[in-house]
Amino acid sequence: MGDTVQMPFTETRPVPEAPIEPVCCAPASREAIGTDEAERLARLLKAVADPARLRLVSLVAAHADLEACVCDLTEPLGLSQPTVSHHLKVLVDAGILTRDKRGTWAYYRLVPGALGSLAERVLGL
Amino acid sequence: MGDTVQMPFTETRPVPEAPIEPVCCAPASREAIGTDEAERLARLLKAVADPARLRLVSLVAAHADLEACVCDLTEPLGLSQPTVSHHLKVLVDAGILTRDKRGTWAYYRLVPGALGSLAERVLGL
DNA sequence: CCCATAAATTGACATCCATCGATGCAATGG
DNA sequence: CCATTGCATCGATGGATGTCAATTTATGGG
Repeated sequence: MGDTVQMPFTETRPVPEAPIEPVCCAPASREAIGTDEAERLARLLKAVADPARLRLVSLVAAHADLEACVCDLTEPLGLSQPTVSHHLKVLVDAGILTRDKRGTWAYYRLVPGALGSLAERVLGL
Repeated sequence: MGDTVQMPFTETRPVPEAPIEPVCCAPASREAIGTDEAERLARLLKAVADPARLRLVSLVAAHADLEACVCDLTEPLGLSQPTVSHHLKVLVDAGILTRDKRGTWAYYRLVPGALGSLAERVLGL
């Protein structure tokens, strides 16, 4: 601990705007997003970062009255009914779809602003 | 095989616009996205659907000259250097970041239109 | 030359996740 | 009251994924 050794090396890297900085890290000019915000956003993105779920969202949005039941979605997706129900649950839990059970059927519907700009621009809905 | 049994049940569901439909599935009014398009989009979304990678993108965008090396990102992320390098590789492979090695350091930079509306609107960059 | 530093790669590990078959449960019609 | 249909849940399973320690590779300085 009582070493009198000077800093062994510590190369200086050419910092573009602030040439006084002794070490690597130049300071950020703006604020980056926090960990909690990142986790919240990641949860939403994970919900749609799947081919089956993207197609589900698109299929529901493309359907006649903007709603669809599981039996409407199983065949065009080419997946088993339990798998489709699983994906729908993920989307509902993420706040992207709503579930409305009427009689024997369960109708799924898009939550209007849930996907933000994603739906209108990226997905072209 | 030679059964003469009639259709056993086949309940009719109230279809909102087309009351003639005999079975469940009402036709889609618009086209849904295809499987290949869904997979392509899902790959891009998977790349950012992670808290660490979201913060990496945000940190790079918030940095002084809009570029940053690994040593700039390891500490604020609180992850090991190999893990940060791994996430950066995922982002580069997805076409979201570019890697430019100058000397000992590797500088990462945002690809302008890669995230589409995601960057400007959802991430607030 | 050898060493120090930056970063990528490797290997291992734990966890998550997409998928399916089987089962359970609710509602509806006969 | 039973059979059928739509849908959710359970259990299992194979594959992807996030993380780290250890190692390797590249670069530059003494």
